[in-house]
Amino acid sequence: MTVTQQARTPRRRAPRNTLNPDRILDAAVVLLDRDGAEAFTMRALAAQLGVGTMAVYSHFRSKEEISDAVAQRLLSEVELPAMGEAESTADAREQLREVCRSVFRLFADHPSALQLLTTRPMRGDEAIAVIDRMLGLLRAAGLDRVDAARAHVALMQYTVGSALWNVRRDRALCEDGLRDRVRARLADLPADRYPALTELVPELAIAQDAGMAQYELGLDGLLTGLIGPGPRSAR
Amino acid sequence: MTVTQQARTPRRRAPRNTLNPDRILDAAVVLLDRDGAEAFTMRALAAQLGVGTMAVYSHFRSKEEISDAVAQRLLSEVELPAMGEAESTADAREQLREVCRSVFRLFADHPSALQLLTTRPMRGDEAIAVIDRMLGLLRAAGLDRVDAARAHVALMQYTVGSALWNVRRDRALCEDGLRDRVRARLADLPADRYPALTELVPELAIAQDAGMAQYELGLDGLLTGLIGPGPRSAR
DNA sequence: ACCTGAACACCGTTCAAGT
DNA sequence: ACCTGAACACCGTTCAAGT
Repeated sequence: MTVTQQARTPRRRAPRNTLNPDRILDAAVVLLDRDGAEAFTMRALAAQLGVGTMAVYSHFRSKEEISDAVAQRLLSEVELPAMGEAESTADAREQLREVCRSVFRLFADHPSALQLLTTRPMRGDEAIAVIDRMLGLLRAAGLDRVDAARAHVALMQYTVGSALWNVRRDRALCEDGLRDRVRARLADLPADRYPALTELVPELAIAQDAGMAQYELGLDGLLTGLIGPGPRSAR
Repeated sequence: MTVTQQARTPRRRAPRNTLNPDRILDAAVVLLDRDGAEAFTMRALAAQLGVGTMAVYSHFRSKEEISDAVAQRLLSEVELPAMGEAESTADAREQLREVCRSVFRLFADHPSALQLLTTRPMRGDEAIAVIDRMLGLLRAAGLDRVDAARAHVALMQYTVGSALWNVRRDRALCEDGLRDRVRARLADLPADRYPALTELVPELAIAQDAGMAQYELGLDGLLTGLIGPGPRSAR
């Protein structure tokens, strides 16, 4: 777990105003996407920016405040589909799919964002726009107020869960030979004790690796259950 | 974030064999459930056990190894419903609901377990039994091999996401006055920009707080979408 | 105002030493 | 074999000091 010390070329004093909140957040996102959440350190962030560790504290009060700001910025990048009013349930359903896919994609593109967004509650105005859009579409799909609110929460829960599952799996695959060890263990399972599992090992592996395709399968299922079958429900 | 130092009453040397893996895991679960994942520290664990910090290392190679063992133990506590063969799709659906609810309940009872289980992949034999049971039920419900595997992944993703959502909300509620601040912000939203959201603020609050009931709503939706409507689909 | 290094209270873990 | 304290390389953050 311990990392070898960087060669500490003695840095000259940074000129004034090299730093500002935006530059800091840019660097934070780079660091998170490239090296992961556990490498997101005040010291690493400052090094990335070419300043002393404490310089960052002139612009943010704490690491937590930076994390919140990063989450906020990433949420603002969720693309809401350009739209006219949804004119039918089918329209609404399709646009709903699009918004959910955007949120899922955000997590796929910025895996470390997930940790920020799941650890801390979604504050911030950016999340608001996404939520409003989803609720409007659920209403347009014909749900009453109570059902729309419930459906929205269910969709977000499923989306977060799917994203988390994928991120976890991607990270696990980086570990040395874990994939092979898991495969070996699954191949060794006693078929009489675990008949269903042993029969479905290859299908499970495929489903685990299917990423967005797997997400959409569950999403379609959930939408069907919540707002009724879509126009092409014969799959 | 810094914690005031404990009064360090000088501890007398612990007799040999006071420690064993089981006692260590018991203490770890207590610590996690009571004080949360961020308070789960090798030093705190040792203190809880009344031994020096390094004593634990005679039984586990690292903190990571302890975390894995805790996750394993908690998964072994998931109650699988006693069952005969599922004799109809309706039977299978009902038993499936029961298994999913057990997994969800595990997370509700041991919120910090979620972090362990979502950070590291589910290794260990205990998870295997749960997975096998779910797959068997999905097959009994009439799904083919590919669809059963996909449905299982979707159900687990939704379950993990819902549990995470609830844990996050519970933790957020502990923060000082956060609830009121969020409520105030939602009340202040411009109704012309966010028409759907402003209209549904109370319904959303209810759905967020509904816990297991909200989980079941999405679960029913998902099951309906994945394996078809249940016997009492007229809700 | 903004950037700096030293210092403090934490953390997981290595190591040599006690029993 | 099992438990111990000192020590090391980290971490976030406080503080007084530079410019």
